[in-house]
Amino acid sequence: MITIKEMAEMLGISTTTVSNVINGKTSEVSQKTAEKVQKLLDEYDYVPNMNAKNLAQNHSRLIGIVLKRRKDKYENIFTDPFHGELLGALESAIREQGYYMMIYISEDIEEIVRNIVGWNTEGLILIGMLHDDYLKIRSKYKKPAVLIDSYTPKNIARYVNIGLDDEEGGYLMTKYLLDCGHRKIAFLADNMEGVDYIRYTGHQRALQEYGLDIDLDNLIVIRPSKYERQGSMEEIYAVAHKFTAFMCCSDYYAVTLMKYLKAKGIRFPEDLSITGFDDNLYAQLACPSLTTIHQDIFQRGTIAAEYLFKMIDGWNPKTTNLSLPVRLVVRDSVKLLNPPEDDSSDDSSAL
Amino acid sequence: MITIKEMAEMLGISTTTVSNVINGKTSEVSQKTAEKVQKLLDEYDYVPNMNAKNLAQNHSRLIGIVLKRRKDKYENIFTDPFHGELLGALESAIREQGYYMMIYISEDIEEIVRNIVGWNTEGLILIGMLHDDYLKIRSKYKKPAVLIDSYTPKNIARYVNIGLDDEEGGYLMTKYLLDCGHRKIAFLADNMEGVDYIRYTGHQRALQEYGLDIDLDNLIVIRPSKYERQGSMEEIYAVAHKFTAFMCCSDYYAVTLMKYLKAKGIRFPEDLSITGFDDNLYAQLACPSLTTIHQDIFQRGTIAAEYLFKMIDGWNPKTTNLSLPVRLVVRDSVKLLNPPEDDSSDDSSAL
DNA sequence: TTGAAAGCGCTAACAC
DNA sequence: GTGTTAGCGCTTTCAA
Repeated sequence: MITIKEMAEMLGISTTTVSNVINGKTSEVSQKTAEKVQKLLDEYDYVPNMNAKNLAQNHSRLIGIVLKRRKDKYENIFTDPFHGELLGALESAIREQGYYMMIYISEDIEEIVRNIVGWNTEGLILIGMLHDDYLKIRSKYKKPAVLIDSYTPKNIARYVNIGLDDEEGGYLMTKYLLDCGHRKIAFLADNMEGVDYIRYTGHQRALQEYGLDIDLDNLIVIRPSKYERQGSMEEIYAVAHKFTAFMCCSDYYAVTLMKYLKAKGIRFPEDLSITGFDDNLYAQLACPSLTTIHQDIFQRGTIAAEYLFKMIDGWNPKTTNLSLPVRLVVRDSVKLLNPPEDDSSDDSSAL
Repeated sequence: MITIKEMAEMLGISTTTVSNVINGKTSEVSQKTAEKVQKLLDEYDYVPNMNAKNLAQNHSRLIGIVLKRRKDKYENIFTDPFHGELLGALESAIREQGYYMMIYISEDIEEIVRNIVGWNTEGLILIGMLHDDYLKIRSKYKKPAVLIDSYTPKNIARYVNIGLDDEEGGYLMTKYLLDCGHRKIAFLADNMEGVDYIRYTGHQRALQEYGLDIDLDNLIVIRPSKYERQGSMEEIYAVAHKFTAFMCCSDYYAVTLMKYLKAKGIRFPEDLSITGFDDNLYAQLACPSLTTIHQDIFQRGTIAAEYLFKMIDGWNPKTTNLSLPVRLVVRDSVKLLNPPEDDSSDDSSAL
């Protein structure tokens, strides 16, 4: 690794001059010296030392992606295609801007914060963050940050959230199930704080529109760690006979659950209808293919990055809570119990 | 962000002392000063500046994951569950060691090399790398590196590859198809340089064992970019009637292809048998569920990280080419054409 | 157009 | 035990 200083010495010129031609400040340096320097640069494959550069300029060109590992959740968070797709979108957007991506995952939010500020991270994308964690990060980290899939119910901090119309998603799906004649619908969530809760409010709205009561027994909260998932599944199996439809908060859960219950002898959709949320490849591949709510994840990542870079450029947005559109995708996992009451406006079609 | 210098001034002591207590060198500093310093540390939430630290110590605590984006391949590489799972395994192994993970993706290997050396990356995990690219990296980067899924046919450079017994995988699957009575088997790969080629040699071995000729028309190379995939699929559809079985080099391709061909009216496995490779969640969810070759991806990531950290610790391995075991997983995507010739030893069972 | 010099925040050799 | 000092590789004022 050759350094600026070494090259300056070889050429008998100053480091300033070398630095100037490296950084393309052509007006500061004569044609002739520029060429001499450029020649050395090429010859020795000079690569600037990022640490030195960052230290001198007090920046880092680092964008942090923070994912809080919930110990009750994924053992491997990248396994979920939602995160995979999102990451891909973010990665390319970040690299396009000449920035670098660093991923921070931990159960311990303090550790995450330490790493973020230690690396002098210039911007943050916070995924699936709960309100308290957001505040913790915000109290130590003042640079731009964009949320994805985070609900911050209290109106304390300024924030930008690239969200989804989750309420509408919950509503659309519930309405569809009701239209299909289902009345005993279980709602399966994996927490009641984040997006799942909002989807649940949409669920409630549809029920109310139908003049139906909200029965809390119909709300099933999955405990999704590998070990506990098994336990959850057994519990769910035990009550499955009480319902005609399972409405799940993600394709992943729907598909996993379906696999488990199939092995127990339950047939889909003959014995039980099931729906997902996200519309990823799983939904298309499952048997039966899954009726679900579609969202465009790649777009979300792209938009989040766009906002972040505008903020890094100095733009100061007011609190914004984007609700990207969702749509119902009807496939084969819901059984028609009664003809729909009305000729409902579901013109959605299988992808 | 408070600095060591500032704290030293506040306490009227030297930066060395502060640095010593930060780094737990308790023997170098008196109980009393240590406490004073610790108090300030806590009070101001001191976090060391990584760039400064790295510069001073000439290290980085960075492990680079390099993925060469092939412009003819994935538009979003993380979408493939293989990469997702691998990344998850690597991430946790890396963080456990107190290192940080940086992902380098590009079509341009020169750019990747620049970033790697610019960040002073201390170790590399190279995924699915071709031989030439490996040499290019190696010519500029001398620190530890571990390959995953890379075949370096020429015996030039020392290397460590955490591979799979791909030959055996190709063999097992082909033998199984032959045992099931298939004679017109298409082999679908997406390149003929890396692991797919080795799998193909296993395929050939099985054919030879059966005294069958190798017909190059049976080798179909998929061009997998989004746009071209469609084209490839049409071509494949056009020749599908010539075969009784499609042997694919990944579950992903198998499942995608199956979806396309189903839409064209082909029934699986009645009209056409199909097999995968990897045994990820797709294989289990597909309809029919996929007969495939199982590999343990998480284990691979863990082992790769283990090797890398041992090398960083100074261990100097000789060239090693691990072949992690594979096994056949029989599910429902292969039709039995004739009774097997012998009572073959497939005691593999659906997962 | 060029260069000297200070500084980014931290570490480490060495002297006290 | 503690402090002085130089230095990691680069940028950046400011003066020449």
